Amino acid sequence: MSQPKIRNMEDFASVSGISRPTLSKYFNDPASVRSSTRARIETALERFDFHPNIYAMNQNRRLTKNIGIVVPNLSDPFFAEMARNIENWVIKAGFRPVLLGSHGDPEQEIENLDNLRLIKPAGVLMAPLGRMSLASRIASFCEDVPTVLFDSNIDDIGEAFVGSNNVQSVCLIVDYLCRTGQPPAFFEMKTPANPNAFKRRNTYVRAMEELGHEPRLIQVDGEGWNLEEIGFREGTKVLSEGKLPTDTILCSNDRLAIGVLSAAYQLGFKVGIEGDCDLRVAGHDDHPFSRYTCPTLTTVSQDYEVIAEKSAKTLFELIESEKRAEQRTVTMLDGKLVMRGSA
Amino acid sequence: MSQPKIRNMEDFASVSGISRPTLSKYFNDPASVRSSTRARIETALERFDFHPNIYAMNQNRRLTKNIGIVVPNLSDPFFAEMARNIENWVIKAGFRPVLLGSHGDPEQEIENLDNLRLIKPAGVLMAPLGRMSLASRIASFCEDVPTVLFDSNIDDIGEAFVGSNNVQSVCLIVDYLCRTGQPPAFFEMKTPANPNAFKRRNTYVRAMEELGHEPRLIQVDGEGWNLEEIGFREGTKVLSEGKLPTDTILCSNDRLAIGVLSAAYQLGFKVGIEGDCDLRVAGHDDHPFSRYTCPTLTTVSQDYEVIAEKSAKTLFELIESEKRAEQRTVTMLDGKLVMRGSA
DNA sequence: CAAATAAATTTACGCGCGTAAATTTAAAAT
DNA sequence: ATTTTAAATTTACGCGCGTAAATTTATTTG
Repeated sequence: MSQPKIRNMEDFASVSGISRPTLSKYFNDPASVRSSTRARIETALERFDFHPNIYAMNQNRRLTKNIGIVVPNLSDPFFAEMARNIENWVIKAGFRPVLLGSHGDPEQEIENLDNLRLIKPAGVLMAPLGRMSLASRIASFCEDVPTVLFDSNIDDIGEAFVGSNNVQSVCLIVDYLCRTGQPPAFFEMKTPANPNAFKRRNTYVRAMEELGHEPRLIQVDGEGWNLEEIGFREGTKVLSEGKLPTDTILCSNDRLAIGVLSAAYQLGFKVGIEGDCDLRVAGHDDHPFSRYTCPTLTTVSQDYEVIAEKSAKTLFELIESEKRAEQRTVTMLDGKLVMRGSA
Repeated sequence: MSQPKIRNMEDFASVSGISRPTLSKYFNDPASVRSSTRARIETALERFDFHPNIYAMNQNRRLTKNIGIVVPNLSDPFFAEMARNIENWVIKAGFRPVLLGSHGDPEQEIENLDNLRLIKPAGVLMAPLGRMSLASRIASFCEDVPTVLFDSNIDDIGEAFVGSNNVQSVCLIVDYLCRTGQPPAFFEMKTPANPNAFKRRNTYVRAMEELGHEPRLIQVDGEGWNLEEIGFREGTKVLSEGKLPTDTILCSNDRLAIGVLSAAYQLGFKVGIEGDCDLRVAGHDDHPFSRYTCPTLTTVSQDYEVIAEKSAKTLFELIESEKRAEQRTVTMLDGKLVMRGSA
């Protein structure tokens, strides 16, 4: 009997002796009420443990403290990790993260944005699918909601972009591989689903030409996001055919490389940099698992902690300024060479 | 001018010439209106592309078509995959999946349930954190919302449980390992964060005793969910100390095994089943990455496709029956031995 | 202490939709 | 064509909260 059921803010208003509008102000921003009132509210809060209904809040406030996070694919550990990092920054800044994955599907990506609209987010952090994205629809979303893109850029969309500098990072690893052994062939999917792929390919070609080597593209079949499987299956083909023009393979991303490494292992290739090795394999991204492959995977890091932090903070500044960016900023973070065992 | 902005169902009612209550019925269940009316609505829908605000729907309907999916950790590929599978079943059944990860945090787990309450889900599919879970609070949630647990069981909580039969699966692999080589030591965390760990340990001990072998537990330090790192670090210690009482290690789960395999590789152990190998490593779960380790990881499959399907369908039946299960059903799916290269 | 200022309360309406009851209209059955 | 039945419309209120305007109360200032 001491604890009547508190069903809504009205109920809480009666038991706490504070008027509902004041409570509403408090929940929106505790600092906006007099400290004596705040104390009374917080005392009552301890006794009754009331939480306002966030969806009812969302419905009525012009602007909420929600921040949408949209990634292409939550089953990809890279994006899962990225999302986790961003969520932490969002929480730390006093906002409320709402995480949505697009399952690699452009329609789902738009649906995610449509759903986000309904909760009137203060802003959105989005890693778009890339080329597959329905750019014009994303653009129209960005007109209404401050949006920062990360990981994969789409020209002129969003207030800002934060990602890694693929040109720099691919040059870095191509250069490293050329310096320390045979120039690499580039292993990628013919029709890649993941973003950044074209940029990496083009950069590879240019880098090789500048270094005076002939670029060699290994473009394999395969659809979708099961990249390890594709890397393994097609890697097995390529390696067992034995007509590789070089002993060094640079993969478009770590997930493909993980598959290729597995294929190489099973075919008895000794992968690594020591004298008795017959194959080098490198990746790109510093995927969470790349430090546990056998051998450990040499790669270029996308510093996702920094990308997460930078993109989140860019968005926060935008939100606090309460106006749109007068100019779209593009931040390209340099990748760092992660020298491990495989190349 | 041909397209007035449709802001809500009221607007759509005017342009479509259908009354709002009828529209409301239609959106709840298209089959509940006369087919001629349905046709008129759908024609208008094509012209105006209106979607009702799901959050406003949620707020007012006693019961929605939302189904909550709660997993301990979205960054774990195992749960990410599991969630993806379940989401597909949920969509196929005409419901709307709402996916939430608990970041390994019991408080977050409860918060997720609290948030789910607000959208009045028709049901919830939940993989609890396990021992860390605040069981009584989960129980009280389950009293209000039909909930099916999966992956990790908590006694008497939820309408049903679907998971793998750890007793069967651990016996299976212990038996296999004993038959084909030296009896295994069991590699696990002293204070494991992930569910099922204790059950697996106990089963290992019992299985070994029944086979007449002495159980040997390797209980390593480490906190949290970075299991590969822990497996690698502690595996390195264990292997380099060289006082392993057997040449066979059974890991409590694949993620630890992936770390151990990496450690073994770097220390120059030859892992596998052939004559010249000096170590066998086995895991448990058939983690998405376990087929790409070097060597590929011998493990016991948790058939997550089946767990996903079975738990989803159990929930759907429960929802359609419109009553609570008179008896809690526990479905334990047998694991299958996945013989690969490592043991 | 009164006057000036700041904060809280009261009152009232809105958000986008669900839903119930009474009524009208349309379809099906006789 | 008339009756029966089913479905749509009208009307009205509710969900949990935001928010604005007018008013009252509390605090600060002089």
